[in-house]
Amino acid sequence: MIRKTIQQRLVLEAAQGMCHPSAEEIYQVVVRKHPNISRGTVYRNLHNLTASGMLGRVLIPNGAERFDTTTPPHYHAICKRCGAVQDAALPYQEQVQDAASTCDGFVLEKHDIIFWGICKECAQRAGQCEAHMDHVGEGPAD
Amino acid sequence: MIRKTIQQRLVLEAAQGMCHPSAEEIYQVVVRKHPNISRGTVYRNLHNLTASGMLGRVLIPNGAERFDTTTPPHYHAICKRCGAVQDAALPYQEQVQDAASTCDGFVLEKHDIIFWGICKECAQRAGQCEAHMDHVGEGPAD
DNA sequence: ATACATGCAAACACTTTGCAGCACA
DNA sequence: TGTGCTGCAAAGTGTTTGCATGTAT
Repeated sequence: MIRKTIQQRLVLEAAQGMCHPSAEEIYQVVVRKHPNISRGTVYRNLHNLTASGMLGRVLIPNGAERFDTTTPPHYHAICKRCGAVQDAALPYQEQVQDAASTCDGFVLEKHDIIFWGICKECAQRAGQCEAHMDHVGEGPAD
Repeated sequence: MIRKTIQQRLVLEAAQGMCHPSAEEIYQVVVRKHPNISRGTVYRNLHNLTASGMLGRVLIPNGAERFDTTTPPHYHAICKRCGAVQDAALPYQEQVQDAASTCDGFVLEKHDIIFWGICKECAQRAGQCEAHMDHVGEGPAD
């Protein structure tokens, strides 16, 4: 049975108080209130909390996993330059799942859509000085 | 300028001769023909080949990057149990991109859809003995 | 000739795990 | 009281990088 601990509560509160945080970002917040906590404990609690449905998660291709409050299924946009994650405006597309429910023996249960683009901040920075842009979080080839 | 080398040719041929291989799988094939090649060289060549458009890639959330022959945009299905990757039957959805072309300042350039499910082999294995299934490639929580 | 590629090993980022002791139910 | 959780450190996986040397152009 899943047992309540101070560490678990702090991890949950931290995750819910942030916007798509990574495990490391959650650790940084929690460690301020509970300096002895270890990264291992943060990872274990994040695993337990997502497995029991108390937290959602966003799987980032080629990047650290991020967490999310539990919400109806929705999509995410990722900035190719800085890695920022944001909820996408597009509502959940039932027909996408229906249209591909099976596929050559594969039984498909759910889907994610990931939009790749440039976030507002990076677009502004690019506008100021096109020459100095460097690709921090390297997205897929265009 | 990108320079032709034996290693590059072997990496490209290996990648094209396999189905969504990972860098490690490509290395294992190439090293048989060219025993001194290093993983670093395989990674560098895969990077160059995708950057120059000679190879495609599939970004796997929570898993190793995989490679693909260059093809028109399409989607992928991933087995939650064994990590197998397969092209999805659903054709590219122009309207998904159109519907979400911008989103709160984000400029969206492309999208991926990832379907999660159980592949044919794992489904059969599960049918034979439900009790012994273990989750090899842990997909997202259901 | 020289810029780019290689092989090697070390470093890197992210995550999991073995273990001994601790604490919640 | 006993199972589950913690802190710690080590290990694991996938990938990148610094450097001296080698090679395609």
